[in-house]
Amino acid sequence: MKITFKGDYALKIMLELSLEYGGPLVQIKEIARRQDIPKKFLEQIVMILKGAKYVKTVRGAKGGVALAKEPAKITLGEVIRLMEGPTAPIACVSELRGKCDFENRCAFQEVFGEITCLINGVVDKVTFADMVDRTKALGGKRPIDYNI
Amino acid sequence: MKITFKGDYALKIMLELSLEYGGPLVQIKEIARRQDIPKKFLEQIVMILKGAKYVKTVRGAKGGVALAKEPAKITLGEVIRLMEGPTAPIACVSELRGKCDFENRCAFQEVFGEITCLINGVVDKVTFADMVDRTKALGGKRPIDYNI
DNA sequence: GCTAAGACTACTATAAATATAGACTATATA
DNA sequence: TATATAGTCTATATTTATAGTAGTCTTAGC
Repeated sequence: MKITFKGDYALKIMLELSLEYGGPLVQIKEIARRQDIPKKFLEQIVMILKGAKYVKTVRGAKGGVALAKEPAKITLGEVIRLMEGPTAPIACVSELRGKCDFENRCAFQEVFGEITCLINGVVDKVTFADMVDRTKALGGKRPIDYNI
Repeated sequence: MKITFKGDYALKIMLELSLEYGGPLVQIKEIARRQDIPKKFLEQIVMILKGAKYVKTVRGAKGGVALAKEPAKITLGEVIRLMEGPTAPIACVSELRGKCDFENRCAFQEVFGEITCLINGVVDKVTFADMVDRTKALGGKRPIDYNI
């Protein structure tokens, strides 16, 4: 039930870029420095985010990375699934999205199906715009401060 | 956010034993056969469950395994945490049990804290007695039928 | 043409998950 | 009391996923 560094880093990148949305490009090495992420590893994660159209990049001198769409149009769930796979604790209830009925399923599927729906209810609702608001509401302290 | 085979197998063992609670001992090899679990791996998991006082064992001929307490007194959460560690997706909100306030925490801690509380709300409430009821309600079909 | 920055591919190290092996100990019962 | 049975314990092996590195290539600005 854990988020790995890959997902962890991706979420941090996305929040950093959301906080800077509308501003100039941000360089990968700058994010790496701020969030203490190995630069080369970070590059790979940015590639994945780019492949999924969440960020756009500009090469060459003065290049960098920026969000490819509004923070309000990107949910945590999208990024988590991109990096970590399905949110369900067990594979057989992974397809549950929105409609949460568990007819003809075993007891474990019922329980883990319910958990999956609860998890999705949060991650599919919270956008990076929400994350920006929450971060700003903290008034500068602990902007991105968690560990997996 | 996945349950591993270790937790998966442990849950299956516990439900098997809950279904047989009050009856005779069940042999490890019998559970292994029924649930298609490598016998030697299963033994190790039974040892962990025994160490945590969830099952008791009898050695020698006619030996076997049984629950050490009522199914109603064992929750899914206890077994999951024993085998998989904390239910929280990120470590820094793992201590959240019951009291779910997120003051002075970063945006990610708020969201993952909320998810942790939702997960715990389910796994700490559902007991193996509930699982037995649900399983019996299925009327024999798909008694334990899920995959991770 | 030089430098800065991302793009791409490959590789490696480590850790965790998933077993497997074999000798040992306790128990029932013939 | 010999034997077969079934859990105990410790060690080892295998596989897979995670996390990180290296190096070369391409693009853009000056």
